[in-house]
Amino acid sequence: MTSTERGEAQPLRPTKQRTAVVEALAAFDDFRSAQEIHELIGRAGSNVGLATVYRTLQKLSEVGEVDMLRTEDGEAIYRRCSATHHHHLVCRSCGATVEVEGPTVERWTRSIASEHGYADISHTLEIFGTCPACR
Amino acid sequence: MTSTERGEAQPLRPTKQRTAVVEALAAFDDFRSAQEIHELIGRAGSNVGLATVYRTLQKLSEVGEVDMLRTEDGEAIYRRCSATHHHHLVCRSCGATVEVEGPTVERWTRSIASEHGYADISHTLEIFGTCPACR
DNA sequence: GACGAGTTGACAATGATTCTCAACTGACCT
DNA sequence: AGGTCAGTTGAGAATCATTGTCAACTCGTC
Ligand SMILES: [Zn+2]
Ligand SMILES: [Zn+2]
Ligand SMILES: [Zn+2]
Ligand SMILES: [Zn+2]
Repeated sequence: MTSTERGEAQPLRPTKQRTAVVEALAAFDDFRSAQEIHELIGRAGSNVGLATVYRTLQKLSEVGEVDMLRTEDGEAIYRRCSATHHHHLVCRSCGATVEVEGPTVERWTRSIASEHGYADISHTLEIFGTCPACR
Repeated sequence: MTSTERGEAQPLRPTKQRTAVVEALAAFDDFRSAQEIHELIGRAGSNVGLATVYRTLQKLSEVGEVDMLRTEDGEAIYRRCSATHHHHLVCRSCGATVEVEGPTVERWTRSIASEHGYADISHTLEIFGTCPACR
């Protein structure tokens, strides 16, 4: 019997391609698509398969290392983020992103939910606008 | 020069297929995909092209007649909704949806945004949970 | 009843994401 | 150093929602 009995998240094996993805993620500050990230990695010298980039990004977001959200037209975009629960204020034109948090909304969603008898709550909240630099 | 100079929303011409879509929308209370709706229309006797269903749904959501949101895997789903600004409390297992609203979040997002100098604000907020019936 | 912009539908095309599967790797043991 | 094996990778095929194409059709208007 191995030591990894429990179905919990196993530690991802560190490979050069995973490292490449993580490094790529460290290089920008806004949300990018898997394809753009794949592109960046290529430009940076490494060569990682597109499928691998998708797989890695997916795993990283499961683990909470990155946040994933969807563009207006449904494309998934990713960003390396802090581990604590938070939301995003995203510039519609340049993509500049600010992590925001506050007990207000958390409290509000929780009370609204229980008020209607819903349990096991989760929520998504993103704010879009035009940043100062893009006025 | 015509009377429809401004790029604003022209009134949609009432056709039998648009009617069919609207009727289909009236028949359920949760969010459904364009394909499911197309399916429903077919089952109900009418016969409307899938592309038309997509186009109609898109227009209706532009006009605010229906709300559109995205499933976890990026698929667009639609629901006939009230015209006023609101958010959704959706049951993760049966899809039962409640429209919710409140000045709290509206105010919060607005203040957070201006606090960071962002203008021209919009936001998305959805709450997921398990409804009383699905406990 | 004719006219023209708006609308439709069958089908092709696009494009992001996932699947397949044989070859490769990292961690561990002898 | 060599062996073992589950985890990982990559090239390309496969999926699948959504959009584009374009000739035929339709509604409201004159
Ligand atoms: Zn984040
Ligand atoms: Zn900006
Ligand atoms: Zn709604
Ligand atoms: Zn339910």
